[in-house]
Amino acid sequence: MSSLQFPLNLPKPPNSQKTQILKPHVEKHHQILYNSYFKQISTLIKQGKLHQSVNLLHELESQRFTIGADIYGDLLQGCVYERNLSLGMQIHARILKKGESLCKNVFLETKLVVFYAKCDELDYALCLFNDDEVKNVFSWSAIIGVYCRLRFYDEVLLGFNEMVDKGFVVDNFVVPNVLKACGGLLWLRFGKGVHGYVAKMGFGDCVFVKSSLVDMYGKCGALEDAGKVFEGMGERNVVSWNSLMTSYAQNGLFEEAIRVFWEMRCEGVEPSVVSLVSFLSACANVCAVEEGKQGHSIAILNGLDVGNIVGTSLVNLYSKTGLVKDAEKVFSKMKKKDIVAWNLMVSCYVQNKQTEKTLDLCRDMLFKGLKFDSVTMTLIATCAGDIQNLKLGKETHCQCIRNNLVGDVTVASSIVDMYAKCNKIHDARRVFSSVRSKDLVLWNTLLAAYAELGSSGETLKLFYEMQLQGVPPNVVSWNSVILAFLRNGQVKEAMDSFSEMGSFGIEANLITHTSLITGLVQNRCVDEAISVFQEMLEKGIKPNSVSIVGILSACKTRASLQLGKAIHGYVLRHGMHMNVVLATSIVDMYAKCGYIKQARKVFDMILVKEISLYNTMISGYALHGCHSEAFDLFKDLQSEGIKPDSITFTSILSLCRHCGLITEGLDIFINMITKHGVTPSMEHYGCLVSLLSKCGKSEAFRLVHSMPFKPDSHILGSLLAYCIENNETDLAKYLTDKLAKIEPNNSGNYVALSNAYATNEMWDEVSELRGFMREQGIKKNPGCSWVQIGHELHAFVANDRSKSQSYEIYSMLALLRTEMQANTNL
DNA sequence: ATAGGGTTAG
Repeated sequence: MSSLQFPLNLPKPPNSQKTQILKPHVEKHHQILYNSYFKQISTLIKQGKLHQSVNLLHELESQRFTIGADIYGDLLQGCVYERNLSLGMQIHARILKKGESLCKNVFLETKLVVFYAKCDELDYALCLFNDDEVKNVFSWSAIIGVYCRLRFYDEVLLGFNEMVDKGFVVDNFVVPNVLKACGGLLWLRFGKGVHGYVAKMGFGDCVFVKSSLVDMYGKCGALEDAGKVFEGMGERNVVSWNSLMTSYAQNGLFEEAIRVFWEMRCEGVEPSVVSLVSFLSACANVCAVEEGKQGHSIAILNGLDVGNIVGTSLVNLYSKTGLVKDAEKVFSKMKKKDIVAWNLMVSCYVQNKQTEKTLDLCRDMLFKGLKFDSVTMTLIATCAGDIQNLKLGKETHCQCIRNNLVGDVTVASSIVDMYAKCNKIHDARRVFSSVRSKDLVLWNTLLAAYAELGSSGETLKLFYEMQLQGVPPNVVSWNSVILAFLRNGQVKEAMDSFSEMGSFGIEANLITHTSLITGLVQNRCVDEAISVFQEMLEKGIKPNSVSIVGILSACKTRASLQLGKAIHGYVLRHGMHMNVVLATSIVDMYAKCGYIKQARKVFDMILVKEISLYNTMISGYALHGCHSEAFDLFKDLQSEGIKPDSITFTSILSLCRHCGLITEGLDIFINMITKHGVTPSMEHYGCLVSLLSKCGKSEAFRLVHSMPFKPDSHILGSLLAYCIENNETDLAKYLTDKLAKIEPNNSGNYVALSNAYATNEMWDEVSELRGFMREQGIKKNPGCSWVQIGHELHAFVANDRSKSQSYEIYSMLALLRTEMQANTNL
């Protein structure tokens, strides 16, 4: 509900000549008394004692004095100092009551314009100002000031033009407002014009004007000009430094901003709240923890750390750098917390995926009587998406509808994203369509949602649609297109888009390269992934842990120890933060590339180990058939108090399979269910089936019948191996047909059959099958099947070292290697 | 004259 707008009906003064007289006509013996009252009122107002001066006014009035414009003027000035609107309006009313002589007084009218303008009462101010005779330097300045505060920047510039046209001098108090308007509108040319005016009028030495110029150039992105003005300043104050710092920060040059703060300290300029806030924000944006912490200390030294805004900035800093505990500490110490502070703390929990605390804090907000604003709603929607809590998401959506917040594109984006993350793409689309003014991020949100699903057609359609709607795609949009292709197996199209984006003036960034690398590896295009990685390094883009993990997975697919070592070296040389994911993939790389000892070395160096790291190391041992080491590790992790999970058992069981440890395998399987409460998965059954088959136990079939899953190709493959081993030819044929029916296009079938042959040393059949695969053009995933056959052969050799001496195996491995290379260099 | 929070891509 919007409130009714009443028209402004200020009483019209009588139509007569304007006056300039300040003092009323008073008889001589009263003159002295009046003057002494005037003096007292004047002094009191300058001391900020407005109410006492009003009392004097009452005294004067009770003595039937006529009050002149001089006293009313001073009182109004007092109201300006205090921004006391109601008192000023009462004085205005009194002036109107006094009739013609005062209400047509230009001095008072000007004062009233200034008064209303300073109180941000634009309409009242304009009522008086619209009279041409009231327009002077003072009233113009006040009007431009209020336009500026209310962000009517067009009006500010129009006013500036009119002032100059009419020959009024725009002084160094008004120029900063004009420059702020130029900055707000990003009108660089106009701003340069004002710069010229400044030079002509000789305001060049005014710190206010020059600081405003720095700010204006910074807001318009003209950093060189900003720097030049700053360099040319004879006198600088904190604001000048702050303006330069924010210029850099607002244009994304956070390191530069940090440097400016440092120079400012070197010059001995004491930072203000604004300096600290800007500096801390820059630190937060580049995760400069050390610098930020120093900023915190400086804030404490200057006693600025408990203020709402500095506190908020500190919470932001610790939130962005993942130091949740520090953020909490600052937050709890803050005396006054506004909605921004609360939202930031919530945001901290959202960013660091602490769901419980997120929702608790939101409840706390309501308990403290705060109302959620659009930012809070955005955060809750994001949280709901993260944990795929559709119920919470829907409630948030409803709450936004009730509070009329869905028109906010940022809120809308988060809701679209929430529905997408909850696998409700149609709801996401519906919300998207309902937003009238879609911005780039909103488009990108839906693009990303379709890309995630691999719906490349829908993504492309949207990609063209946004351009038709006049929203040019940016890197993020292109990245989604590339991702959509990769998720859909359209490697060529992805690569084409990658090379095409440059001609649209869009530069591929870290994310582009990373998603390409990861996607190419997933599509088995390992060599392409490696060259994209090299291209990225040549372009000077610093890989992060995600891209390193991607390229490491290329190394292990290609079993390229050499490249893997190089990447490990890169990580160490560049002092990259060893997070668990990165460490795990290095361990995995060494294990998969056959360097199990090095894998263990890296493993031992990680101080805080998680279950995933143990799993990786155990599966590495499994791959190499090192059962005693694997079992030891399995014991170690339990004595560390870490609970083995489903994947741990998959690794251990696959180890048993490799090593043919039937008793141990069965024991572990039973323990897993009874002692550890892990529900057996298809993989677990698969390992056991394979183990039993391998050892020639027909119980494998019984196990397959009793398991609560339909057997997949791997399990059928294991049974097939058993059949081939035990000359159960009919059953083998049956299984092969079944395999072909389940997944006719899956090269894994052939791999399984090939494995079966390999297990039985049926090398002729292996090569025959290889020929068949080549004929059938199973080239969609070049290299994949060969790599797997190769691995299985490796395992075969590893199981029985005497066979590794056989010339037959050796030559086959060599052949496979050349074929692998031939296939993947396509 | 200068300053703090939310949404999208791996």
